[in-house]
Amino acid sequence: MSNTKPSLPKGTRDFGPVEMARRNYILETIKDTFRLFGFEQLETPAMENLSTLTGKYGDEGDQLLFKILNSGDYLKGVTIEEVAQGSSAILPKIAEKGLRYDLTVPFARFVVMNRNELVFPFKRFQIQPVWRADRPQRGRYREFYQCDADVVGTDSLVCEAEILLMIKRVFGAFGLTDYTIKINNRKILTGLAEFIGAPGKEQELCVSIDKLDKIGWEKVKGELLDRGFVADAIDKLAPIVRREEGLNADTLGFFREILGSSIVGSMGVDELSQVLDLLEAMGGDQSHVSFDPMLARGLSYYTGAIFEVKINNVSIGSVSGGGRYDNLTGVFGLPDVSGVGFSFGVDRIYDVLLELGLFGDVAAAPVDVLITHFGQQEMNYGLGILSELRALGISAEIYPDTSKIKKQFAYADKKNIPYVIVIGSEEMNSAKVTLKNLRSGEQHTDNLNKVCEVLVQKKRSPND
RNA sequence: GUGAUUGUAGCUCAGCUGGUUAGAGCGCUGGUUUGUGGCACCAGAGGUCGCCGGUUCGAACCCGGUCUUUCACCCCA
Repeated sequence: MSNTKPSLPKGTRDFGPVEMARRNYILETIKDTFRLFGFEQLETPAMENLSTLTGKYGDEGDQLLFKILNSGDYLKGVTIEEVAQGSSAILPKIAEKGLRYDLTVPFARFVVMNRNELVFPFKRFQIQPVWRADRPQRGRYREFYQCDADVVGTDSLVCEAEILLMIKRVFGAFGLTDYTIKINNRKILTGLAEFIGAPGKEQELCVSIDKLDKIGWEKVKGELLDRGFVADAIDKLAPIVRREEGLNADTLGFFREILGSSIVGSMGVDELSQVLDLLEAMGGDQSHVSFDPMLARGLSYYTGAIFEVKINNVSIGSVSGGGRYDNLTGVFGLPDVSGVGFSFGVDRIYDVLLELGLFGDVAAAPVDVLITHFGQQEMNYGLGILSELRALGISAEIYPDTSKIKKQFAYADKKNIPYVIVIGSEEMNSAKVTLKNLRSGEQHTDNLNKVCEVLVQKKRSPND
């Protein structure tokens, strides 16, 4: 028998019972909100055909795809000459499948394959792991969960407003109060490029501006120069960048003015102000929502609204983000499907809630009550009680071995079980059971019905 | 992919310029208590010092490789 030390592949992790309870709490809260807003859940396979995945994420993305070796004799049909040409020559022959890299491409594939069955606008959410052969760092893994929601097949700005409402509902449910939903519109950035006299260069502008938070204005300036922006353009940009954050309405007014001559830019300002109006019409207010004209986000395919959520005073980057895009499914031959989507960063939300101590009692007690006993006969007696408790909806377990009562109590204590029932000969003879509250140390001996009542009552209002 | 960094008991970490049998706290097991957990006290178990190779009379310590961890860049969730 070999005795190798067990280990995990690089960049992967286990989720133990406590972590799972907390993750489920996060995911249930999010799912609950998605469903409330009419989104339906979708799952797609962990693996896709490599042809579906390659070419969708750029050259670097292709490098980061996990490829799956073909089953069977995967070298069959590979010649010595091909091997000599290097790995890229034989790759398509030995690997036809790969692990999904994100949820968007599989979703696009799904929409195209089911275009005739789906009812548009289609609102779907999807929560599944994705894999990237990246070099892991803290908060960056090779296997991690994405949690996406998208609406495809409509241009309505109601979708944008609903996304804001969902974000507010979810973060409110977590007890987060100090966070900011930054919102901008890609068209405003396009208009901005026109305004500074560099039309059509918004792509480069965005990539640099996106780093403003991280590296500061001076370095961004240098990068813009490197990217071929002239000094005059940068001078025009400077006052806009340095503009103090103000009320959304004021910032909008400012941009409406300077982008007045740009058709696209004005469109962006209009869209954004409509989204904010819709938000209020739908019963939300603009608290936590902040128009940030410098928000760019790296992804190049956004065409309308873009958002990003940051928890303030926590050393963790954005916890949610998204935006509107055109032509989600174009690469699969179905043009003109536009949509808007966003995603919650589950791992980061986990870290934030942990850091702020907002998990509370989540995962505190796996069961309500443990039945302890002094021997085989008492244990058998306890089995009947066990099923009665469960029938009442009280989660219960019985200590499955006959061992010292002390050990059984220690087990309950370690698992944070709030109550134990003790069954000994005294209880059996008098047809009663003893219930002990391990938190307070109180204990009473009573008939089973009475004890059940106490437990049911406790379950209904845990804080009494 | 580039440049750094980490690895010693289940966990967090000590371990002097290379020198006998590698330590602590927490945790674990047992006891003080054969009808009661947490607290206290007592005792005990547990380590091929990440792995492979090299230098040396001698390596946890020095050198090379490898894996792993963390960090910056790139990119991203």
